[in-house]
Amino acid sequence: MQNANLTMKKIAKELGVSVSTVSRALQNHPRIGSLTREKVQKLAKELHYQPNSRAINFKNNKSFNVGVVLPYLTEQYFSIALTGIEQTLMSKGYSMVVMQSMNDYERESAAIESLIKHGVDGILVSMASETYNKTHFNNATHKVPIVFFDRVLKHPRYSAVYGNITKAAFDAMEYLIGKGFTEIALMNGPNSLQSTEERLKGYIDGLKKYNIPVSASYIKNLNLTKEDTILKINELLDLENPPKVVLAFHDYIALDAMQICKERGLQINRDISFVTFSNLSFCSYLDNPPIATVEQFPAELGAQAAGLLLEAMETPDTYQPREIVVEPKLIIR
Amino acid sequence: MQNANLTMKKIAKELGVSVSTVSRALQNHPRIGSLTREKVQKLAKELHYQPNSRAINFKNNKSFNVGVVLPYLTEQYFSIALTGIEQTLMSKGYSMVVMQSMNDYERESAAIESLIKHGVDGILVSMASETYNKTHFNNATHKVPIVFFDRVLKHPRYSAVYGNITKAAFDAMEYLIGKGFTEIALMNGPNSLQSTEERLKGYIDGLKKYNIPVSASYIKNLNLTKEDTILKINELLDLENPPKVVLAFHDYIALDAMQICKERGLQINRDISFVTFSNLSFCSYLDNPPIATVEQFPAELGAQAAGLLLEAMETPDTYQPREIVVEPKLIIR
DNA sequence: CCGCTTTGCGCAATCGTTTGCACAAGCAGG
DNA sequence: CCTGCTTGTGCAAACGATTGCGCAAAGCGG
Repeated sequence: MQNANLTMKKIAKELGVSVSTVSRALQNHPRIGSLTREKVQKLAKELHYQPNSRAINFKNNKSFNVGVVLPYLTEQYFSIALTGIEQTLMSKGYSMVVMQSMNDYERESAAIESLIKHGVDGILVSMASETYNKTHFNNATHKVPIVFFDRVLKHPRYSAVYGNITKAAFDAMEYLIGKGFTEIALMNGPNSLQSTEERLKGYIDGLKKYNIPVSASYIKNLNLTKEDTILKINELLDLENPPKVVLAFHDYIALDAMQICKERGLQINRDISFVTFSNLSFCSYLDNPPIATVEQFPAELGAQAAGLLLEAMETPDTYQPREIVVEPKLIIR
Repeated sequence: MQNANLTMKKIAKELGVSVSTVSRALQNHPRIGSLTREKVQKLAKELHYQPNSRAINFKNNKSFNVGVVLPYLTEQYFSIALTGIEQTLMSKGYSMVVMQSMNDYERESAAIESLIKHGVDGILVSMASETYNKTHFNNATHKVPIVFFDRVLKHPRYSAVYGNITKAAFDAMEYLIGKGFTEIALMNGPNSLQSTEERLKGYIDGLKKYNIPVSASYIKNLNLTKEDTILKINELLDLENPPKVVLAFHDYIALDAMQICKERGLQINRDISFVTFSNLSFCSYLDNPPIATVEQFPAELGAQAAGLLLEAMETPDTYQPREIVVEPKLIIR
């Protein structure tokens, strides 16, 4: 701890000049004589002077920290998004403070409050699936700008970056129907997520286009717990006319569902197939992976959201909340 | 932004009292009259007063932020560790600022410098595999305490939390040899990681105990890139006497290696089997998973490291750097 | 009624840095 | 020689909250 509390004051005293002279000398202020400037910079370097960031944060009322609240770090989808966020923020000198909501409203709300207490300059949020109440966002947005990504809240007050899920679902349906499938089930997300509705729309649009009747028993909303996934896939398999393909909310759902199918003696990609949203890397290691998957480019979503937030933080007067839509891509295996 | 810059000064002016009275009233200081106290607290609540955290950080020279530097967020192993860290830190009111080193020395070094500039109170590090130079740690530790976890630097100056890899490797060997295997290869990590040496020791100890000769051609050090993994597994399979089991540095290595084995017509768990370190959740979805895996409890490692760091930050005068060893557990599938 | 303690509150310094302004010295032009 | 400009430096306020100290009023015992 050789220089734990080295301040300008000490440098000033050492050199017999004032603190303001030291400050200006270090900033190469033109009004400081070159002799003094050199002297100050030399000593500062020798003593490894580093400005006290907390004092500067205080003075500028800015911390160069951004909060990120997302459901689970352990879901690769979100850690990829974080990587995109980190990269964009880093290039502008910002860091990210990360918190997990675990899909829980209380935790999400507490996280946002805590971030504001910690003095972040802005917040990126991918909403918890159990968030039906939005007051915590409204309270927070009085203090710092908020930008949503992936699991967004669509509202003119907020910026949001998300994938075109309706189109992605529709594309997937066209592909499946084109391959001759008609018994297609949808294992969708919870109603609290915007994307659930959009996915349903794409699914129905696809069926309608090819005059395939929509069967309510093929459409399941899940709450993203493993238990519920097991319950719903069993319901589907118990139908008189079980589906031949399942369009799944994401890979994790599909994996658990596939497990049940196997336990019930079905062979994946012969008796039943899956199409998923999210394209996780480890699916490529499966012997029988989903036949297709929607790549949603989470890193891109994160990066774009971080870009909007940067704009909102750096030019708050001119910033207008807006939405960015990233086009997903159907990947066929 | 109704109350973006509401300070004690405004409350004081509004009520015709001094700022110090407001400050004390909000802290329930006994010397403030109950009438004044009520008045101040009521108004503060009405106006949604929140203390300016940057001012408090500055005054206390403390930010309640902790930096975490790790190789990849997208490796589930590390995101689980982060979850353990988050939980421990959260309970004491700290948040974590996360940065990825991508196993690169330059990035790691820059991350640590950036964290210090951002004013974190302490740093948790899981070292990059390409870090051979330690000067960035030495520089940083003059400013804030550093605690290593999982990929640690063993040195009396630093605290470290890590798994007993030697024993874990030895246990795995005993299990394999007990099952009748003798042709056991080791796909180890890079030399820069402490655990590589320890894993090798456990491997050799196991062979020696059962008088199985150590074959240098069965021992490979990897640099953790996919290309290198492919190269090394091919070298192993090309041997006159290819191994029947591979002890792999972690699941990601094993997955890539298994892929190559399959491409070469081998059937996993019949012609060749794998034992891995790290026990990632998705391996349970594989049709032919590794026959055993070493659970290293990354959340526990992270939590313990965070605990040490908390101690180092909160009682710096009495804190002595030390090491904590977490016992891994062999899980047999 | 005096001297003491208690109660209630404000003043001012402090943390480290930045910055508008003032001031003095030097110098050039008229 | 005076005016006005440039150059180099320091003073002091500011950011928001905390806190030691001081002061005045009130209360109380003798």
